[in-house]
Formats: sequence, structure tokens, C-alpha cells
Amino acid sequence: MKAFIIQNLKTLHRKFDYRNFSLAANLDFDESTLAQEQDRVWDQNNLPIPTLQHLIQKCARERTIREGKSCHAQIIQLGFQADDLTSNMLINMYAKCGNLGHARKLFDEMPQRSLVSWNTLIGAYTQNGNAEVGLLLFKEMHRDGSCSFSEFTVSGVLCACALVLALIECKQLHAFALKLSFESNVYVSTALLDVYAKCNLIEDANWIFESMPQRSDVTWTSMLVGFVTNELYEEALLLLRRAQRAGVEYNQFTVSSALSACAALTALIEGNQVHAVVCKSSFGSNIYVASTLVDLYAKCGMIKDAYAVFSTVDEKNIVLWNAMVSGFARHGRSLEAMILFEKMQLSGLCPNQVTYVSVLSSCCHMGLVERGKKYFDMITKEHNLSHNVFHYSCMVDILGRSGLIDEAKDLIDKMSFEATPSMWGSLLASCKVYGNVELAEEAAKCLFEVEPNNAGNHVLLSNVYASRGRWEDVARARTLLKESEAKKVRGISWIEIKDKVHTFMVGERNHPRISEIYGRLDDFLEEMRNQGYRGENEHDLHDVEESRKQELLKHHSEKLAFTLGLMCLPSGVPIRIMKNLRICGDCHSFMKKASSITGRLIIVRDNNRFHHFRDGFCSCGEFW
DNA sequence: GTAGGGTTAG
Repeated sequence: MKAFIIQNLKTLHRKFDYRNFSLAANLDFDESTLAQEQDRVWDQNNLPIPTLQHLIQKCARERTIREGKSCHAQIIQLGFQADDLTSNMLINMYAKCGNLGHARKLFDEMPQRSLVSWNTLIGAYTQNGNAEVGLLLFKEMHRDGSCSFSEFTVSGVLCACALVLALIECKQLHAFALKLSFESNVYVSTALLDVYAKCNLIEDANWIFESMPQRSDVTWTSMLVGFVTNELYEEALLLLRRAQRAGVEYNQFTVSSALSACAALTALIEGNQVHAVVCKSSFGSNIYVASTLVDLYAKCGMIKDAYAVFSTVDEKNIVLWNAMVSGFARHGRSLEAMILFEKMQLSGLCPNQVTYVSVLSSCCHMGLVERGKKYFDMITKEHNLSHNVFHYSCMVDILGRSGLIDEAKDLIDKMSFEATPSMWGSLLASCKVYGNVELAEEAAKCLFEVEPNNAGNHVLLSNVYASRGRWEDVARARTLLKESEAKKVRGISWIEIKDKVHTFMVGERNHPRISEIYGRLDDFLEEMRNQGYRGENEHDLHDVEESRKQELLKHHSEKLAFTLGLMCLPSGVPIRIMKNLRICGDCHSFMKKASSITGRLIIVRDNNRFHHFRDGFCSCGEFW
């Protein structure tokens, strides 16, 4: 700013000598003097048109509407009939400063609109969150017919298409771009690939990307985000490495999208490398980067690191707060989640629907029924928001887990949404815990209808019968499962060691060190048994012999991943394991005992939450 | 003078 003011004063002094004070004598003003002088410059009434045009453009870049308006006023005062160039600059300035009304008025008052005027106004609406109007304007421009389209028109309208997922219009523009050879323009191609990716046509997006002879950093980011949006996280990380090899310099856009891919994959090592780049850069305090870093660390089990990043940001926005609240919730740190929820409001921000999903889920993880009900009411009564399907899902879970199964069922019946599989699944799991066979059968029936191919649902019902000793029904449920097309999702666990992810299935045979792992696990189990560990067979209600049950439990994927961690990671380093399914009771007991025997912190992330095992205890307090 | 990219939710 200081440099700009000095430069500006120098220019004005040199060209027009409007200043009453001597610039040449001493430019070493303090900041406040400079600011005062800057105000005096803006208040000048005799600036020539080229200077005013220059300043208008600067105001558009820096979003300084006060100064922009001052320039506009001077133009009017001078009696200057704004030409196409000046009008477009003013329209753009008002649009960039968020004043669409002024931009539109100027456009409407123009005696003749040029191509640039149309492009500018379309961009104005699109950039101010009104893409529909941007598209309508494009149609109006087409009808008007007084000017043709340029690359600017196409990329600008594609931007509007990306915001409202207007695939048909995008395809028409694509055809038009090909006809006029606009596709060689990097802005046009990048905007095209962005729309295709956002409309889930990732292959088309990738085809455009691969066909581009030249790519900008925006192109790379758009493709990266495209993969992330389409949940192709591995592809996103491969692209990131490719970008690195191609010499693309990271910026806050590349970094935030790369970090979100790392977070989704819980790829901590890769995420750390990106974080290292951030630390050396100037965009570490960028709110998007900070939010993805908080999310990354929280999802990778590093809740302290997440909080460390969160604390460094001075001006926190709602997304950053939400990322941190959700991180605490995921780790079962309900108290911290709730304190942060209050602090966020003290800082002057109102919670949104996402915030409430996080605080409600923190209630799920600790079985806090009354608190959950209070938050659920606050959504509509205190913050005038509407309940969404996630809120109901959390509430059904909170009620069911606490044994209020009928109340949970009532909530499902009364809500205006279609019940989701997760709601029926949660209700069914609660029915197993509280032995409610009747409601379990009803929930299972609904679940089979909406998820006919999920074998886990059949197993859940079978387990409800087994928990009540109804073995004939267990057999019937199993037969039904065999006759159906349903597939059981296999339990998979993975662990990151150095820069490699090791994946294990139950009874894994393919890992290169598998024999060594089984040997080490057997020795360790022996040691554990000597210290009082007994397996918990009731958590695996397979209809199999006792000895086979023991065998299946022993080789659960998380135990294999843990053993490799024990073999490879130096003592003192936490063993962090990820699992695609919920951790079973036996593995939970195993990890508790293992944490006390080895004196190590063991962190297991299952499909629902984090468990931190330390000194024989788990952070979930046995509620999960 | 006008155009393309990023964060949080069971």
C-alpha cells in the first residue's frame, strides 16, 4: 500500500503538479500521513480523464468503492460524456466492488453496447453470485445480435454454467468454441473442463485437459478439483505429483484442493509435504488453506495439530470454525466441540447447518441425549435455520443409541424427508443393543428395500436374532442372505509407514511380509494373554465353530495393520490405523490392552469416528 | 477495458 501511494503521488506530481506539498523533498512519510495525503488525492476535483480511468481500474482490482465512486463523480463533474471504454471500466469497477445496481444502471444508460460491455455485465452478475442472470444476459446478447462473441464471452458464460451446472449450455458453447477455434484459448478450455468436471463428466474434463497444448496453473487446479469433486482422490494426488514434475508453482488454490484430496485419503505424509510448501510460502494464512489443513489433521487423527493451525488464524470464518468443531466431534472430544461452538458465537458468527451437524454428532459420540435435543431445537428456534437430513440422521442415532428407540422411530415417521439407509442402519444397530426384535424387523425391511445389495444389513438383522438366542431366525436370515445378490463389504485396514500405504484385508495373504506379521502377532497375543487379555467372541456372531471364531477375530485387518506398525515404527511414534468398517469389540479390547503393554498411543479411525488408545483406555469411553 | 481454479457435514 505504502509503495503504491508513493508511486501514485509521484506520478501525479510529475505529470500534473496538482500537489501543494513537496514530494521530492521528503518521501519518508509515516503511514498515517501517507493515508491522509492519499485522501487528499482522491478529493481532488481536477484530475484528467486518463488518470481517472487508470484509478478506476485500480479500484476495480482492489475493490475500493469509495475511491471508485469519487472518480465516477469527477467524470460527471467534468461534464465528460463517458465513452464505451470509460463506461465499461466503471461497470467493471462497480461489479468488482459488489455494487450490481450501479453496474446495471450504467449498462442500461449506454447509448450503444459493445462486445466488452456485454462481457463485463455477464461477468458482473456471475461473479456476484447471480449466474442465472448471467446466462439470461447471454441469451439476450444473442437475440440482440449487434455484436459477435469473443473468447471472453465464452469463458465468462462458461463460468456461469459452472455455478449452476448448466451442462446443456456448456455443450452448446463447446460446439461453438470448436467451430471458431476458441478451444485453443487456455481460458476457454479451462472453463470447459471445469464445467464438465463439476457436472460429473470427469472423463470429458480429463480429455480436454490432456488435449491442451498449454496449461496454466488455473488449468491444473481445475483438474485437481475436478478429481476431488468426483471423489477420485488417488487420481488427484497423481496429478499433483505430475504438476510438481511439470514445474507448476503451488498457490493457495492448488494447495487447498491438494490438501482436500490428502484429507479424503487420510494421506498424512503427502499432506505434510504440502504443508511444508505452505510454511515456506506467503499463503499460509489464507483461510481456505487453513481450513483444509485443519480438516486434514483432524481426519488423520492429529487433532492437536489441527488445533494448532486453527489457532494461528486471526480472522476465522464459519468454514474454519466448522472444520475444527467437526474435528473435535470426530475425535469424541464433545466438550471441546461444544466450547468451540459457544466461542464461535462469541466471536460474532452465527452457526449454520454444517455447524449443527458437527455439534449434534459430538452428542452422538458421547450419548448426550438432552444436549442433543437442545441443539436440535436451537436449529429452528434460535437460529432460524431449517432441519436437514443430516440433523435428523444424528438425532435418530442419538436417541437410538441411548435406548430411546421408539422416539427415534417416531422422529423418522414425522420428518418430511425420505429416511436414509444410515437412519435405518442406525436404528437396526440400536435394536440389536437393546434387544428390540420387532422394530429391528421393521427397520431391516425398509433397509433391504433401499439397499438390496448390502449384505451388512442382513448380517445386522441376523445379529439381532443371535443376541436374543433366536437361532432359527438367524438361520433364516442367513439363508435369505445367501439367496440374495447382496455382497458383504470386506473389512479393510491401512497404515501409512514412511511414504507407503499398507493395506490389509481380514486373513490377508498378499502382503510381502505377511508371514512375519502373523508370527509377530501370535507372539504378541501370547504376551497379551499372559497379561490377562481374553478375546471377546460375542462381538462376532458368525454361525461358525468356536475355534474358527477365534481364528477369524485374530486376523481382523486392524490387528494385522497394528502388528506391522509395531514392527516398523520407532517406539514413541503413535500407531495410526484407518479402517473402512466400524471397529469390532474384540479389536477394541485388543487395542486397549496393546496400548498399555507397548506404552504407545494407538489411533484407530473407523468409518464412524476416531479411537485414541492410551494406557489401556480409549478416548471413546466405550461409547461408539 | 471484459474471461478460467480453492475450504467445513452421519
